[in-house]
Amino acid sequence: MNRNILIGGAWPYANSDMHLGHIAGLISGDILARYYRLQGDNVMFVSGTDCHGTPITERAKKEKKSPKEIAEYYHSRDKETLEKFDFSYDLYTNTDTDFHKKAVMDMFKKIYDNGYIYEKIEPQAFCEKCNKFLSDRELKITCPKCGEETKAEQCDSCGYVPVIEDMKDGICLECGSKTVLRDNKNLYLKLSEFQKDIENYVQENDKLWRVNAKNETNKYLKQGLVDRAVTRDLDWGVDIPVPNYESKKMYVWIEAVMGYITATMKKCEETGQDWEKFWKEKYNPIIYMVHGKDNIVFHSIIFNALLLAMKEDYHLVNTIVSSEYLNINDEKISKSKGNGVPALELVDKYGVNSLRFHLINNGPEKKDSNFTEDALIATNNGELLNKFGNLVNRTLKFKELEEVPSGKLDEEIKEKIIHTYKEVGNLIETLEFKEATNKAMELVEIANKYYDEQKPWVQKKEDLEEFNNTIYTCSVIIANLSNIFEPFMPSACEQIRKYLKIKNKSWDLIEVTAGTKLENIAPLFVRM
RNA sequence: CGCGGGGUGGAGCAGUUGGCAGCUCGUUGGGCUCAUAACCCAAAGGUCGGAGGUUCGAGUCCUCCUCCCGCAACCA
Repeated sequence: MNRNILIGGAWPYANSDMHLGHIAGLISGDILARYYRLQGDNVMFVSGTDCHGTPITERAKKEKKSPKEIAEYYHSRDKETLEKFDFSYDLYTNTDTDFHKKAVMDMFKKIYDNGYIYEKIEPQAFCEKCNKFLSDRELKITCPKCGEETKAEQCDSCGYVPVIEDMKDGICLECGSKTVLRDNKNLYLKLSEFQKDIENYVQENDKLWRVNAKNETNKYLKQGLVDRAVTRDLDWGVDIPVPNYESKKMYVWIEAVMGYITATMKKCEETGQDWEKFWKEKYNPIIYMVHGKDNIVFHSIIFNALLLAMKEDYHLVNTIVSSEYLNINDEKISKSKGNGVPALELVDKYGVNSLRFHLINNGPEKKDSNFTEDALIATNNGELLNKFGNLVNRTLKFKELEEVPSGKLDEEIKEKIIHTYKEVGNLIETLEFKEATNKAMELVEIANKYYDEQKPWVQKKEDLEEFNNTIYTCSVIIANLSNIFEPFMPSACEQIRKYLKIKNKSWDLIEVTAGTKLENIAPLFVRM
């Protein structure tokens, strides 16, 4: 097929290393990208590092570095991590590039010119000693409801969300001095204008969305969309292309989600493609957004509102692929507990194929899931090595076998292979990745069973033709496994292609050339 | 009445629109020897947390009860 498919993986935030939870959620995007490429579709799979925002400036201050240094360090770490996990991004960029900043400013300007961004002056907490306006997370207040001290975002003890009057007698978290209320101006995005449009959009598109995406989005729609401030009093970020806003920067979430578009533009500029193919209604693209559950409203509501606000025939996001959370040893991933081990270290230790397969097969697809080393080892040794790796090994390294024999492909097996393509494909398209890996593994089991029933070790002595048919049929199964598992374990599949000297991958039945020399066959998986 | 997620054979999980309760591992018995002691076959094992309701029929829908987990910050 020849569809234009845009897949956006959430942008990792540049203030810490990526951990397994990030990978477990984002890997859905890579499965889709690889699958649609095998289908022959025109895929654009983009992401990048989100470099701006307060957490990064805070971290920079603590480490006595510039925000840019922090952002660059984590960008290179994240990039390396994603590469080691075999993520096949067409472009992995970051939000601190001139290209991104300029393109985003243009888009912001368009929305402003279209009248969807307006100025609002209202009192905000100001620290006279630091000489700056404080965001809710930089301010400490006494909760008017329960009397406890808390950050101004939300009361730690009673959950009350403070309003502006409650900020009157706040304390600056940075210097500890009392704050005052002072008038501040900010630009707001008229989200409320898009209530109806977004409601209609959700109704038309949410068939395949995970339950969490539907619920979370509907919760906000039910409350009624509220206009959002899109400027911040920071000196690290993207400039505001509106006069008298020189001292402020763009709210990071607005600018970061636009990154999906700017990254597409950038990649297409490099390759001479038309970026609008992936984003404009008239080209009828299919757009996927892949991220964790805390990111849902930014993609289902805010991003779509921005697309609408540009009034330039943008196609809205078709499918929100939102994962739940991954726990490690029954505990939430957290730095203080020390289980947020960088994914980079784990992939070096366990290998990319087993980790990928295990995360897909046991990941937080529909509800929080739990990662343990024991379970990973069980997957590696039981599923992958004993069944899959052993099938390859027992076939291609059959005693004294030197080349793929000339034989006939078993008709029943042929049907089963074709059937597996169809079923696994359907499951991937309906975002049932866990089930898709199970279905794919069924073909491995069918192969092992066929092998045992044929008894090639007996056939070799009694009926050489039958023996050849058996080994040939198994070789064909293995060749097709290298296509079917490509979205899940691309490296292992590449290795199979090397063994059988297969040049092209596709989502179709392939055969093997008889006479192909079988050399340097090594086990696909190592026992843990 | 704070919000949310869960309780399914020994363990870990699937069960999408209600229609004989499945998968992986483990256990028991058998087969095979090509292969990384891997593979194949068979068996045992569940009143699906509890009670009530809707229905010809409920793990699956409704009500109530009970137990477990998360909800300051780092953090998807």
